[in-house]
Parts: sequence; structure tokens; C-alpha cells
Amino acid sequence: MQSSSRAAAGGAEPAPRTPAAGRRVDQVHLALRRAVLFRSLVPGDHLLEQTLAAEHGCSQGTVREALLRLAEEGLVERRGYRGTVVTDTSLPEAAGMVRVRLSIERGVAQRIAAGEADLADPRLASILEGMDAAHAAGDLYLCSELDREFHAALAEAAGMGLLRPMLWRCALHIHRYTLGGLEVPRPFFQEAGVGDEHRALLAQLASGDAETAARAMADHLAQVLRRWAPSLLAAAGGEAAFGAA
Amino acid sequence: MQSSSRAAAGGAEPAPRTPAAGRRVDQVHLALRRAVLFRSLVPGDHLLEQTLAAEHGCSQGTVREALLRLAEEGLVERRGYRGTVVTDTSLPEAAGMVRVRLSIERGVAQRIAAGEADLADPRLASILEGMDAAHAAGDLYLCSELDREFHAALAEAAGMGLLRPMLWRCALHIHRYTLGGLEVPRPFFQEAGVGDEHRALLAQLASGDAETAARAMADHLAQVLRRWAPSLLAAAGGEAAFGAA
DNA sequence: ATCGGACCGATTATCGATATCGATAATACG
DNA sequence: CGTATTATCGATATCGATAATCGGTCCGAT
Repeated sequence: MQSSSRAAAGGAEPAPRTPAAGRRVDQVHLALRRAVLFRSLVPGDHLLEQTLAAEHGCSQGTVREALLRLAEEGLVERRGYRGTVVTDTSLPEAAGMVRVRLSIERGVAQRIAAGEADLADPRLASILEGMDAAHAAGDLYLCSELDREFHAALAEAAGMGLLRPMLWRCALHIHRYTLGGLEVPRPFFQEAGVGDEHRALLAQLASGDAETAARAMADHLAQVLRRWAPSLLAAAGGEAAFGAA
Repeated sequence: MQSSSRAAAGGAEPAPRTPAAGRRVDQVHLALRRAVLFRSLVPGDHLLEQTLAAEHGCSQGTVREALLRLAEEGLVERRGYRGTVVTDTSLPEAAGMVRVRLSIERGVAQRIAAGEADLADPRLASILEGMDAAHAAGDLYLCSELDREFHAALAEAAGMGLLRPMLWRCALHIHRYTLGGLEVPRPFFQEAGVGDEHRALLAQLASGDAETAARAMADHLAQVLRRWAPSLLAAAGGEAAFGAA
């Protein structure tokens, strides 16, 4: 509802440059997702394709594709010819996401313990390094993004590529719930490096038997929830749900 | 480059009319999904946006959106500027889908038993009627489509709308696996009506306590797998995985 | 005063054409 | 003869404009 006036400014550049980033639609998609997770866009907000196109200096079609992705991710809802609105993630829904994620990640852990995964994949190492950097820079969103990517990459490395998008989605909505309902910056820096935590997890997964690995993964998830959203942990069944095999 | 003008011109109309169906992209999307599930398009097949556009009598952009959806569903993989290929669903992956689906549907069943769902939703009844018709007509694909819709609608009615797309996806790949690896028509008509089976499930879910409901749902899934894809049932952990709470 | 139907503004959905990308074939150079 | 550079090609990604659709509103008949 704000800008868009100067969008068509003749002589000025409508930001057609994409120097070092990926595709235009990726940038728009990422920006919108970040805005939703950070509550710059709150549930109920009305999004217009043309307006967003002007704001991001691209065409309606590109915005459209980004919104399509957001809709697939469940962050917005598209209403036929009547606009796109930002959705919400309720506590019960987030709890459901936690249970599903736990189920998936237990399977991933077991396959890793069985030696089915290539843990030397450079992508994993790359993500871990990114976590260190993001944590040091205090970029909470980037941390959440990399956490999603790490667990998704783990699933893929374990040969469960088809489950990857579901796991990613679960993590997304869990992150949305935790980030949205929390005073953001304070507790973050009191923690040890996120990268190191995940390195420790990786070591545990690789060294134990299937049951131990599944337990380690469950502990990892439980610990994060305990720290960031105890109410979500409780709603998902409490510690008991994470202890049972 | 003989494209544009004459591509669709020919003597016969390549179906440029959209008389009574939904949106163009929905038709294309459905047609492609059906083709993939029925193995008209097999894993590895190369799909071209322009070609499909000509075949379906729509523009490249519309095909593009349909392919984007198929990619989200995991039926095809889009490779940057180098085409779109049909993916595959391996047995381990399908087994993972089964486990996830079981996890989700158990939760759905429990919420239904707790009285959280509106089982009088006319959409459910409508789907069940559609099942009767599809079963009578011997339309196997439509049956699978409606089965997915039924379980997804159940999840939504139970207030787990965010889980719906994941459940739907699990069912999609399970159906792809079962439909793809089976001689299609024979066993189908020996069975009782699919609609009736789901009505019975619904009754069980509504009448029991949480544990009974979860068990009923697990039995339903196990029975279907036992009938259509015993190997998949085994790969997902066998009967035991469906019996445990 | 009220009901029903045609208009209107808002917004998406679709189209046709162009820009861009990544791989490969062709070419020039040492 | 082998390697690096450039031209070309298949295909997607993006754009700008047009068509289709929805919900609400205003007017006229009853």
C-alpha cells in the first residue's frame, strides 16, 4: 500500500540489475518469506501482485511465482481473483509439525547410523560454516534458514530425498512459531555456536547404533524446543514424546 | 522456429476452448499428474514447456505453472534452463512416506476421537459419493484422487490444515508406487466399495476413544497396503509398525 | 422499502514475445 | 595436435499487455 509510485521512473533504473544473486524470483521469494517469519508481514495482511512487483522491481509474473511458492509452503493463502493473504500457524498446528518432524528425523538418524548416508558431503560442511558466520553476525533469520537446510540436507544424504521438502516445511513452521512468539535477540547469543551443536549431533549420529542415533536426534530437537518454545514442546507431547522409541 | 502462429492453427483445434472446466492450469496439471501416475510418462522422460503448451492448447506460462506444481509434488524435477524430467519413487522412499502418513493420520484420528472435528462437513460426504461413482465406473485414478482428498479433508476437518498438504503428498507417492508397480485392473473390482470402506472408517473414528481411533486408522492403512502393495507394507516396518501405539 | 440484475473497480489469470542461461560445437591459437 | 575462446542452440525465465473473474454497489421495478 505504500510505495510503487516511483516504480516506473523513466530514466531511473527499475533495479534490473541482478549482479551476484540468483534468479529474480528467488530473491523475491526469500524476501517475502523473511518478512513473514519476522512478522513484518503479519497474519491477515493482504498482498497484491502488482504492488509487490513494483516494490521489488520485477514483473507481476515473477511475484506470482514467488507467491505460488509461499502458498505451497503454507505461509500465505491465495484466494482466486481476490488477493493473497498471510496465514497463521497455531500452536496445535505447530505441534503437529513437531511430531511429523520427529518422525522423519528419527528415520533419518537410523539410516545414518546404518551407514546409508554420505556425511562427508561438502554441502553439509558448507552449511555448518554458514551457521558459524550467521551466529557470529547475529542474523537470526539466516540461522533458522541454515538449520532448515542442514536437516533437509541430512535427510537427502540419508537417501530420503522425497521426504526432504516435508521435513523442510515442518521446520519452517516450527521456526515461524518460535520466531514469531518470542522476543528475538536476547537469548540467542547466550548459546553456544549453532554450528558446533550440529557438529556434535552429526558425530553422535555417525558413531552409534540405530537406536542411539534416533535418541540423539530426538534429544537435539527436544533441546532446541526446550530453549526456544517450551509451550510448543509441551503441546507436542512433552519430553515423553521425545523419549519413546 | 515454426512455432507461434501456425502451431495451433492446423485444421483441428488443439482444445483452445475452456467451456465448463476450471482454470486452464488446473486441467493441464491434472492431465500431467494422471499421466505420471499411470506411467504414460515414465521416470526419466523429458518434458518441454513449449511442446506441452502446444499439446494442451495453452501458453508456455500456463504449462510452466503446472510443471511448477508437479515439481512441488515431487513428480518431476526442474533443471534450471535444461528441461524438466519425470522423477521416480523408490521403495525406501515410498516406505518413508508410509511412516510419515501413519504418523500424521494417527494424530488426525486422535483429534477426531476427541471430538475436535466436524464430521458432518458436506465435503466429506461429497467425496464419499464420488468414490462410489468412481468405483462403479472403474476409474482407478479417480479413486486414488478421491482417497487422497478424503484423508486430506479429514485432516483439515480435524483442525490440522497445515499438515494437509504433507499428508496429501505422502498419499500421492504411495499411490504412485502402488499404481505403478501393479497390474492395474484385476483386483480392483473384487473389493467392496471404496466409499463404504471409508464410511466404516469414519464410524470407527467417531465412536471410540483416542487409542481406538488411532488403531482403526492404522488398520485401515495397513489393510490397503496389504491388498495393494505388500512389499511396501513390509518395507515400512511390517504389521508391527502399524500395531504399535 | 425491498428485491434483483446490470454495471464497476479491483485483482488475478493468461498470452505472446523477448532476454537470459548453460551446454556444446566450432574455431582460433600456440 | 591440444587447449582456450567464441558462436550457436535448445530451453527456460521474465516481461508488458490483455482477458477473465470476483465481490460489491447502484438503480429501477414492484
